[in-house]
Amino acid sequence: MNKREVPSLVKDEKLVKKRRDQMIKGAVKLFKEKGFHRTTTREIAKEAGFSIGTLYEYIRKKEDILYLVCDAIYDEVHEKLEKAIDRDKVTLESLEDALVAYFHVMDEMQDEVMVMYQESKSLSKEALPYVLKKEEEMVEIFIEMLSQLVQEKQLDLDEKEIQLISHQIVVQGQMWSFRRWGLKHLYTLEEFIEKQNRLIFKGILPEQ
Amino acid sequence: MNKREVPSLVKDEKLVKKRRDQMIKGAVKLFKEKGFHRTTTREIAKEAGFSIGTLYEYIRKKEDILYLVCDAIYDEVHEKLEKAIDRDKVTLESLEDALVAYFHVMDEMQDEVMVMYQESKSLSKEALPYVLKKEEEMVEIFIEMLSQLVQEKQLDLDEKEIQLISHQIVVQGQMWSFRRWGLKHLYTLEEFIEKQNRLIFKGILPEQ
Amino acid sequence: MNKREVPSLVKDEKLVKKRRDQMIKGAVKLFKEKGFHRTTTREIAKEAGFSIGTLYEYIRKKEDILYLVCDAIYDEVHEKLEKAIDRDKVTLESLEDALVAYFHVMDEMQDEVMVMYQESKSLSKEALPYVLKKEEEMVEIFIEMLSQLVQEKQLDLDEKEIQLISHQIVVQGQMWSFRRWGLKHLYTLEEFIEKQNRLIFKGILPEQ
Amino acid sequence: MNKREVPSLVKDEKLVKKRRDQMIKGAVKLFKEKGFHRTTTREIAKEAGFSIGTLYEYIRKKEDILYLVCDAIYDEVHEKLEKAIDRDKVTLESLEDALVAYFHVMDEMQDEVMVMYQESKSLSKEALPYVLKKEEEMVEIFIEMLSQLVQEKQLDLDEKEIQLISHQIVVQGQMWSFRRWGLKHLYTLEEFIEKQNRLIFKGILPEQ
DNA sequence: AATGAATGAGAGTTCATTCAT
DNA sequence: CATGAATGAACTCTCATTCAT
Repeated sequence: MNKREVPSLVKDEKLVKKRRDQMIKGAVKLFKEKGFHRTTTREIAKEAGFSIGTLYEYIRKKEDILYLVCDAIYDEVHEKLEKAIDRDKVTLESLEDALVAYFHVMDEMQDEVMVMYQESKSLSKEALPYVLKKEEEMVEIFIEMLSQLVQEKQLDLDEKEIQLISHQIVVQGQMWSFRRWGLKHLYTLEEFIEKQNRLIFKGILPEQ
Repeated sequence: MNKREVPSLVKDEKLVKKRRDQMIKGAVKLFKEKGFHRTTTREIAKEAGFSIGTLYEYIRKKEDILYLVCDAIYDEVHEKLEKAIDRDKVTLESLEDALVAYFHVMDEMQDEVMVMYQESKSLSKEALPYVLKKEEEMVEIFIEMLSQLVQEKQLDLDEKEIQLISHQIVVQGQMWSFRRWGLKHLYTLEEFIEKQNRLIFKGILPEQ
Repeated sequence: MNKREVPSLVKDEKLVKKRRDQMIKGAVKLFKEKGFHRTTTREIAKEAGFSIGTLYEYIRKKEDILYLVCDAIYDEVHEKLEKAIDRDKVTLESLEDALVAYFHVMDEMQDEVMVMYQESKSLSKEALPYVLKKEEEMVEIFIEMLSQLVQEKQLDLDEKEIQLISHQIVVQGQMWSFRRWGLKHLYTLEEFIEKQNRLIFKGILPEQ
Repeated sequence: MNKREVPSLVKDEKLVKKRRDQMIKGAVKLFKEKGFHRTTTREIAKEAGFSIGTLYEYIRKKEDILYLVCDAIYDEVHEKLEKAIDRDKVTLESLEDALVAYFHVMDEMQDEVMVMYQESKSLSKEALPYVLKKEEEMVEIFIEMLSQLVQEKQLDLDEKEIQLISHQIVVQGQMWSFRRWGLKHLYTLEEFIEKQNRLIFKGILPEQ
């Protein structure tokens, strides 16, 4: 369930990866501008640098592109996040590092994040769960960190609180993406991060 | 800028309102199920109980329907919220009441909220600002309340903090809509509200 | 099972009949010339005298046109045949009349018959049985006549013989359509009929 | 006119024959299942065991495959028939043998026969005559046999009758192929042959 | 001689919008 | 005011054919 293979007529896996990367890049750009439904497969092919025929050598249906895009975005977010944090030794400081890293990633990938949020519901009943799964894994990262901190008595939260807060963290990162119009003129990214972190820690640290 | 008139060929304003209400009701139902793009104007007309020809007596383009829908949703949320709170005499208690009211509205209108979030970017460059304006007004409600509380020295927050927190409140309400899959099995609405309120107050109350 | 309704978006049944007749007429002409697969829906619409959009108001899929064509052809053959014969009072003479009528119909509708024979296998699994049923009904007409004659002791054939001969009659009529290249330069229709009838009667009359 | 060369880029004739045989075998199988138009060149190549590129080394256009298939089928029918009969010494008995052989061949090659009948009209104006010629040759076999028998006064038929009956024989063999649905549940092949032969002989033998 | 990735014309189908009734 | 038949631009997807390797 962790991956859903999108079949390709082309056998050479290297090439498949290359072409799909071109495709995804072009698609993200177009989806950002006009959304999934307003973007035509021909435009995607053109933006990717090949013909419509070639496009369909690498996917079966237009929806596959959306799936690949969502998949790629999450993978990238995931990867960047994992790189930034050390899951083995969790401290309050490393939690803060993780938050900083997460907010930075969300800033860098603003457009991609918006695309996913606005278009994922266009995925079919079959593909959607795979994308939601990815999203869940993101929440999971924070759940794990918080759980460890609780175990080590650095925080005092029950299971349900951990989950709620983790969701909240993830959502607050997304907020930076889809509320730029309301936030960007007030805060720089750095200020926003600092403020958010302070609020989050206020929420979780035991009141003394 | 507060309203954008959608022109109608029909002059009788009462009738226009009636037909548009039918239309909006049908459209929301369909948009919930299949999204804006997958819903056809024919389907909307049918669901509304009149013919496609009649539909086009009351709007110019399909997008007008989306605008009317978004407009109606915000109006309803707004109205319910205003009804629940007393903006004249703000206390920490009435802030809490407002939060409770807000979360309840977001719960009742889950589907509508999702529709707006996922489809509003399908609005044209001209219509979008009007919808964003509505959204801003929602944030405004909380900004005002918080500002008053600050003025009355019940809270100690600067202007930017007020805005950030107001955005956060609004987003957290929306979170209940578009994260049901992750939250509903953990919390009842009441528990969720209680938890959220505690966290919000923790965030804003001065540490003693 | 006797009819398979092809759904139409247009409600007015008279209009549906009229438009479909135009459509069928155009389609038969084109199918004759280039076959079902080589004929485009656009060509059919044009030949029928309306736009591609209108075409699709009266059918759901291209295949529906083929079904309507096959259906119409059989109906016409059937009708002409029923008109020519009196099923109540069967004599050897009226059997001969029926044969003459049948061969005439097959001559008049040569092209249509060819279309059906060469294209019916393009029908879907669902539609094909309905067309085969029609064909069977044609065979049935002769089975009934022969059966009556046997009952009245005018002929001496068992059940299986009756069926085989009926099939043979039907096939021989079709032969005139799809073997014109080999037969037309030898026989006029009248000669062909006369010869065929003589052969058929030789085959079924008891040897004296 | 007896053969129409389909040009090949490959010079080695042995190889050409081998590859085309593979191709024909695969194509017949696929055409049986889904018809000429629904079968793609890719599928044919795959079924034949080589790549699409290789396929086009041995033909110029998809239609060539259909021509080769029709050609091959007739060749096979022809060959089997010639093997079964002795054209030099024709008697009423050997005519019967020929009929038996012919019906057997038609039974063995049912699917192939259907393919030819339903797809040959997809051949181009240039290729069709070559295929019809083959068909004519089949009729010719019976014309020759009957003519000899007439010459030897074993039968009394004029030229036109001979031709009609020959056509009829050929058609009746085909009938066994494309009317299985109506005949197979009534007759075994052996019964069918016996019945048909009796009818044919009744038709041609002088009434005593 | 064999491969298979690339191509793009062209097919079927949909659907927002119009307009005569 | 209401209707719904008519329109055709535009979309997704297919597949015969080519050609560099």
